[in-house]
Amino acid sequence: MLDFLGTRQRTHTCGELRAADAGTTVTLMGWVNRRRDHGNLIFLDVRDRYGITQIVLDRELSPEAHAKAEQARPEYVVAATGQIRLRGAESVNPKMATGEIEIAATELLILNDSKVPPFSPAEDAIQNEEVRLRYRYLDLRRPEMQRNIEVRHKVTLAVREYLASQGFYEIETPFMTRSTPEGARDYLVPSRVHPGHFYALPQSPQLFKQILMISGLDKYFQIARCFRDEDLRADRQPEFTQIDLEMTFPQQEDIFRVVEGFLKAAFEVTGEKISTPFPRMTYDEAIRLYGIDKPDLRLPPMTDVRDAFSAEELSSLKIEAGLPIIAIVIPGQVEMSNTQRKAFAQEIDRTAGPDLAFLDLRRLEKSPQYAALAQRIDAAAARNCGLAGVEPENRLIVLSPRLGTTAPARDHLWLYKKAGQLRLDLAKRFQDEHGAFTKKGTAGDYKFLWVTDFPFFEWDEETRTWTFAHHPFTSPHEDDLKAGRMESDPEAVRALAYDIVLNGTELGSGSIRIHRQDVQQQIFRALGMSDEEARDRFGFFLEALQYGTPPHGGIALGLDRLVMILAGASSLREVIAFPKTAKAIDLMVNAPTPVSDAQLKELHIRPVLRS
RNA sequence: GGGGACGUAGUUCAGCUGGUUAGAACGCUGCCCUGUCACGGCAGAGGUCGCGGGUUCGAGCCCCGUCGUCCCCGCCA
Repeated sequence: MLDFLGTRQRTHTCGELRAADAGTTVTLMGWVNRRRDHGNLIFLDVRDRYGITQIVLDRELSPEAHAKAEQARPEYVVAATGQIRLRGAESVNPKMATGEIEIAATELLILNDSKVPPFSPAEDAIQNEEVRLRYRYLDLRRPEMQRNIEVRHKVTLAVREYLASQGFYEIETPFMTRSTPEGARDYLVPSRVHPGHFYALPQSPQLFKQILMISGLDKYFQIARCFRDEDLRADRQPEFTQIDLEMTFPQQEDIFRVVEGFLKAAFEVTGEKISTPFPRMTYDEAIRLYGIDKPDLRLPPMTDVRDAFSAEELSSLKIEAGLPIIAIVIPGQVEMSNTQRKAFAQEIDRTAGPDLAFLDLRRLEKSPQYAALAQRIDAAAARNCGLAGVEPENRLIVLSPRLGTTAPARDHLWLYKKAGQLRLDLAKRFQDEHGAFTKKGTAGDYKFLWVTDFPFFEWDEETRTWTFAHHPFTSPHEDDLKAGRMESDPEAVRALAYDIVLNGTELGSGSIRIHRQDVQQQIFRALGMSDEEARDRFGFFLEALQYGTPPHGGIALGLDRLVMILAGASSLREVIAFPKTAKAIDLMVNAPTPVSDAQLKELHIRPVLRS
């Protein structure tokens, strides 16, 4: 038999009462976290968003309330009224924030009952994500998830407040729009009124925010939902949220300052410290030192130790001369056993192919012929890493190009990227040993980095053409334009594009945009796009460019990824209230679904199902 | 599109070389218990071994297919 609430009101939350409140009569409401039945004495832990408070039901104090508690079960919703009582010295629970007190209930109402839940919100997360997602409301009751949602809320709020204080307007842009050229697949929305026509959900508000700059709104931001119909990963959802901003007349550094400002605010509000400004690094440096365009600075860079080798050593070790020999430093006690070293050498063969070899430094050290070389490698690596000296506990992994190596590996970029991948694999495998990924509660936990000067063009092997590396509204370096490199040397053209990287995760990406119609046309032509084609795809935007477009630029940061890192989570699903599975399915509402023929007919759609 | 891991009670898992009636813990139900806080004690219920097919005297276990969840590559800022 359920009770009616009547006019009762919650006086306090389940997380706020302390010893100083003893003696007050209060009413708490919440979910039964656990029940401990001692017969004539029953303890109920009642939970809400704010915490857990112990309610005591004593048959002597109130037989009615005690009888109610006998019926109560986990996840029942109850209202308890009674006096706050100090617990005896032996029964204080130091593990609970409210552990010094308890409520001696004189009234207990069961406001609602609950089926036996498939898993208990009182316990840690269960393994089975399918069940967690299907019963998301139960999963979200878990304190850990409530904390993640809280972090997300606080970060969003801090970003809003900071950007507003800097003069940014929050402006909404349409969800139902036309395809913008971000390069991903669109989610489409059929039009009922226009048979055969479709809206597209925005992959980002890119062109709208540029038009807002053309509109003279000067500084724009939005916590914007974006949609991309691509395959998912732990850090990729089909709909995700970006902190999107754009400003008029900026230098690159102006944008960096704004981002550093709101990130500092966002981290502060969640109790974390970071130091600004963030270091900057060009794309070329990042590739050379880390073999990737999103370096994780928590571990030392790779170093080229080829100078440590003599010509004789190169030839006797069957190493191709004139190519980088890359040393990867893994700090800490990460000595590999013989078995591990062999397995690792095999792994390199498998992942990098026959062009890269694993140079076993331990074996070199022991061989009379190469002991001196091993020491020189150590020294060179230490020097290049800026380490004080050769630290015996730092293990070096040395990768060398094999003699007679094939064409792709002669490209330094290829070598750097392979080595960078191995560096990350090793970092992950030995994370317990080096401990660099463990949070220490200092500003060093969060290694931010600006990566600048991305190449403007990217070679597309498939189509054998140059394609844009960012998006086609990114401005090239003015110097490269002046020097006429667009035509003469496309590979050397740098984009005024930049990424912000946090602990090896790409957090965001932005650029200074093209504001001149003639430059924009030049870019389209360089990409092999006819004027007609350009007008067809971006006509409205090209037209807008002709009406006094100011220089402008901006950036977009992945809010979900940011919160994921702040929450220490390993998947976006932990920081999104209602996420989708790897197959883009919502297991709670069961979406997507087929729709009725009538609905399809109205939308002028006939599905073509593959058999 | 490709590769990998997993799928046994509500949950987490065990299940030998293919062999009788598929087990444990937690949870759940009933009874007992006035100081617990992962309460405790006694008793009990609970299984389409993801699904379909095959091999076999016999399949949770082997084979083929399929579905689902997760991770990675491709793809995607």
